[in-house]
Amino acid sequence: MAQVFGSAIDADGCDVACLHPDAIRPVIGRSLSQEGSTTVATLFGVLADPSRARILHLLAIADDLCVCDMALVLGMSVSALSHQLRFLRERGAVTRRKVGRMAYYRLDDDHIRRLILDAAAHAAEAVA
Amino acid sequence: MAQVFGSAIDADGCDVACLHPDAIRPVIGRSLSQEGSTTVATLFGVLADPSRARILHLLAIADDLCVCDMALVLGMSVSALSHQLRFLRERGAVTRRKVGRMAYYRLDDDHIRRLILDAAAHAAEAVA
DNA sequence: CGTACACTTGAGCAACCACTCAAGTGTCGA
DNA sequence: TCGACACTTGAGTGGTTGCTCAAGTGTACG
Repeated sequence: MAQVFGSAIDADGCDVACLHPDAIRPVIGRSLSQEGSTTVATLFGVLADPSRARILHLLAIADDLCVCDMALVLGMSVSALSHQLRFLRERGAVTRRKVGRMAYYRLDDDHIRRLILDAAAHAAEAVA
Repeated sequence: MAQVFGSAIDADGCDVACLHPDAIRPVIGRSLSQEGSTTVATLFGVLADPSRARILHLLAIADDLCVCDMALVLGMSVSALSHQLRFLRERGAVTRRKVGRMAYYRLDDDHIRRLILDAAAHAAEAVA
């Protein structure tokens, strides 16, 4: 198993000069590793852009749309949309189904579906 | 209430030429607005950086730490940490308590606490 | 065939981001 | 009061990102 938790400091003790040894002893070795934090940041990075948030939300409430219709509903250019869909596809958030010259995209990650729907509901409440 | 849901297209119908009127009719007016998407993106943007993910995760498992100890545990420079903590404080993710010349930071957003702990557990599982 | 169409892709660009470095602020102890 | 210390901040910088524009790919249809 890869090292997801654990810091540069050895878990056995804190021999480096620090201000509050008692405060940090319990968390030494339990903090997110560089690797784990990159995984986490990549996941949230998918949702950390207004255009992508709108795309993913749209796919969460309509489960199969072609690029052209998405561009129409979202009011963005087909090119910009295609770039973002490529980004999302590379990260496994959406899948593509090609039919003739059309491409249908589908949200293919339940974790992301839950996150975006939850956040959208939260946002709708916040501004109420 | 501000407009969080709703697109540029009128909810009453789709009089613009589109490929699959039946596919998009159900979602017209239900898609995330520009405003809502910015709110959502800002929330996830807080977590969409490896350093911030590590900071927030650390504060999630140890609820009160000074900058110096955080820098030590995370292995990052005090300056870089301070910049990120400012960023997090401006967005309401963390709060600061000053005692003498020290500053203690605390994670102050249950939504974010849940997201980071959940994602970290998820990441730890994924690489197992 | 050849044109139209749905989509993709590469180049280029302005904006943003996370860091380092150096300087600054306020507090504590001698 | 002086220096050390904990932290903050501003400037500057290399890297990333999200877009536009133009060109390219592959399919459909006459």
